[in-house]
Amino acid sequence: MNNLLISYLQLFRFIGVEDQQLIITLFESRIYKEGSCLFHSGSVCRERFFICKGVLKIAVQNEKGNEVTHFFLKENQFCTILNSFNKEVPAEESIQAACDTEVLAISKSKLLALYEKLPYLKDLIEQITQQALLDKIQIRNAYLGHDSATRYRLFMMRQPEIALRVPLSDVASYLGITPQSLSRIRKNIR
Amino acid sequence: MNNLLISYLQLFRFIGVEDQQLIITLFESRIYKEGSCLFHSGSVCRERFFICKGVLKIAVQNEKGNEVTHFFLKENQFCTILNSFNKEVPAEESIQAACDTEVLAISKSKLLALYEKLPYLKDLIEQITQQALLDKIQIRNAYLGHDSATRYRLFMMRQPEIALRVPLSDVASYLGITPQSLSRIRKNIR
DNA sequence: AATCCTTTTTACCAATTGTCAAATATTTTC
DNA sequence: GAAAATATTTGACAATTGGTAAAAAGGATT
Repeated sequence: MNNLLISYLQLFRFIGVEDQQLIITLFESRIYKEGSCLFHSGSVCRERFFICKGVLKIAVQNEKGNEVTHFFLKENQFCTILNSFNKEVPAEESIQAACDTEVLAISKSKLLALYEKLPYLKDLIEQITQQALLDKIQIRNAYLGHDSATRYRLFMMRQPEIALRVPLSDVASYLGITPQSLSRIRKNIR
Repeated sequence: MNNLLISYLQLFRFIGVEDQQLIITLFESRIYKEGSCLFHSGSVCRERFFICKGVLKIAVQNEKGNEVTHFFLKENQFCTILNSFNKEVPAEESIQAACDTEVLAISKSKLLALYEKLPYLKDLIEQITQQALLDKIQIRNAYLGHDSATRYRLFMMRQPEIALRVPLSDVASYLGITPQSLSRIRKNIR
């Protein structure tokens, strides 16, 4: 399972066997059941996750107590609450498993130690992070100015692997509609 | 006017007088009228702008020919189509003046030359850029799961300097509603 | 297999928003 | 400053969506 992270990093840059071993020892393998929490909002997020299998969602509770899904992340993506992780301020968002999920977790302190030993990793992960932020913005922008049915179609087209694996209620909240409305939309598309 | 950029950078880091001069000579001062285009979608965006006065909007034309505003940027913010600028791929978005605006512009080649001479600027601007991306995501997330009237109130609370300076139609498109609806919402709030 | 629990679907009605059209304000141009 | 062009407001109606409640369908547990 650790190989997945190494393979992913190798897509960008050669990594020697010794460096691979070092990386592998610092990440901790974990399994989360659908619906369980990797991180609760309110405290500082001091971990970073690499998703080996499954889907994570970043979400908040709004004032009515409803959950709003900000984003989904899947295999071969890193996940953290970046603003909290960087500045060590309390996070407003939580991280939950949107389906059964396997991750590799690393603490901030271990990651910084890793950056000390392998400086190229810092640049690499920062580059990956910046691209992930750009992708996030681009994906969200794609929904702007479209009605709910179109947003759902765009989601199905662009992220079918996610759409088919997570509960309808999560998809609805991600697209900014009620589960009932999404159910109707799916019915009409059939 | 160049002082605004220097003053802004000095907020993060001391910059010597010689370095200041170098920076100033590489940026070009420009003025844009409300509605005019700093950059058209379709080509590669090879410039970066620093806003000294006014508001820029990043927008696309959708299939119906309507303009959708993705984002507003104001004084003391950098603006470019980052994905296009970085990877040199055609941009899907345009950059327009949402009100009369003064910017400092620098080409990618000049910016890279500047990074060569002042390596600390590269780190600084990348740090500023990452934070800007995080802010963009955070601002957009704040609107998720709220109805149009609430989105407008949030916009007025969080970005009044922008709300009061740009056309209502731009605000409407930014908030994902029609100008007519926004006009009614404003009427009801009074 | 039967029960319980959760998720999804369906139905109904109310509220919101979009569309079209016209009136009013505001800005630009000559 | 008057006319023209553009932006905003308003109204009427249609379409979409939300809220509530109930039924149906799936999954999990015993």
